[in-house]
Amino acid sequence: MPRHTPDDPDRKLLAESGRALLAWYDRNRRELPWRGTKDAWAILVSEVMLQQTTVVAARPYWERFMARWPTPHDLARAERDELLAEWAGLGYYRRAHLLMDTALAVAESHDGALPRTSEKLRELRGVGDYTAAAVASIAHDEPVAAVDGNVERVVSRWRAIGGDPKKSVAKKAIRAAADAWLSQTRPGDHNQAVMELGATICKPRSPDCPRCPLAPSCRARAAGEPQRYPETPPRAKPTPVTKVGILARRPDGRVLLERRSESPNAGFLELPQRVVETTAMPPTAAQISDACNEVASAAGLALTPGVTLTAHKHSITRYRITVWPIETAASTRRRPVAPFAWCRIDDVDQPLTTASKRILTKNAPSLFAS
DNA sequence: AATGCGGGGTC
DNA sequence: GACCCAGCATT
Repeated sequence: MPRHTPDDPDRKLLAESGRALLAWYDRNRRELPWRGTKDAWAILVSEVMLQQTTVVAARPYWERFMARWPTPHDLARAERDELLAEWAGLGYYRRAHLLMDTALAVAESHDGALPRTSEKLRELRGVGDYTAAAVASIAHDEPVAAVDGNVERVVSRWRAIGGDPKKSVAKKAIRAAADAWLSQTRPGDHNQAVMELGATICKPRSPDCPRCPLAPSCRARAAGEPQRYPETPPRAKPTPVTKVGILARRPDGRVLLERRSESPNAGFLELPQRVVETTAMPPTAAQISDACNEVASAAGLALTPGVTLTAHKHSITRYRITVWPIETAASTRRRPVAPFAWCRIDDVDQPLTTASKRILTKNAPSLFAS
């Protein structure tokens, strides 16, 4: 028993809104390098990069990446460290590892090509529902809705869908609405259009409704408060974390770095640092001394803490991290034990975390002289 | 300076 | 479903 007939008002509304959306997209879409291709690998790489950064930041990384590794096979043949070094500065480095895993899996798979369906793409490491749908719809016109944060916002407003989109009830309702709405003729463009609308017009705090192609049929707008959707529960306050960072330099311009073997920042070089349980800002001399001794013993060096430098703050998801860099004198005769090493930081092949790079740039600019 | 956001993995 | 990942744009 078909519930929809050709002149069902619902169906008509969806079709009209879809046309308005695509017409808007055709006039207003940003020209981006990965929008000129139907190559699934190029699109996958762009999607993975865009998961964690803005278009502006990701763009040069994507250009370099594609020039260097134009197919999954090219990446599969590369050293993991080369990828990490190329990814340095983009953040959320775990995704680089997952992309490497995917390249290796694809290179070893039957035909050595990326799967063509969203269902199969979904099985790759680092590829979830959103990314699988985005790649399949954009590269192969598979009619599957790609629902990211932008789409959640646009759809929940347009249809006035209440509830927390992170929870399954609202999530399902939003997905159902997005699926029903999806253009069957241009699914890839439709998906990109909704995301583009969310990024440029239907923004989280200040939606620009007068310029929105969906305004005539938008229920949240009709209700007068588009910002009320989607419903977002208050977040927990970030946990403060205090660290002591050991800044030890040699006269030859090398600096003591520690290579992380575990998450977070697995495979990356960092200033040796240790968490301190403290309320003192800066930490007390005893706490600094403890952290220093810990690093000294792990590295097999003698370290003597000196001046406490200006704190560096950065935050991630639910931690607010304060690092106190300590100018430290080191015994330079002995070779440090792995994973510690005296490193040149103007050596571009070394993957250095953004936080450590900033601390070093601020406190030891001469190390970047080259 | 404080706030808000983001997709995927894992258990 | 809760928590982790190890930043950045917006306000």
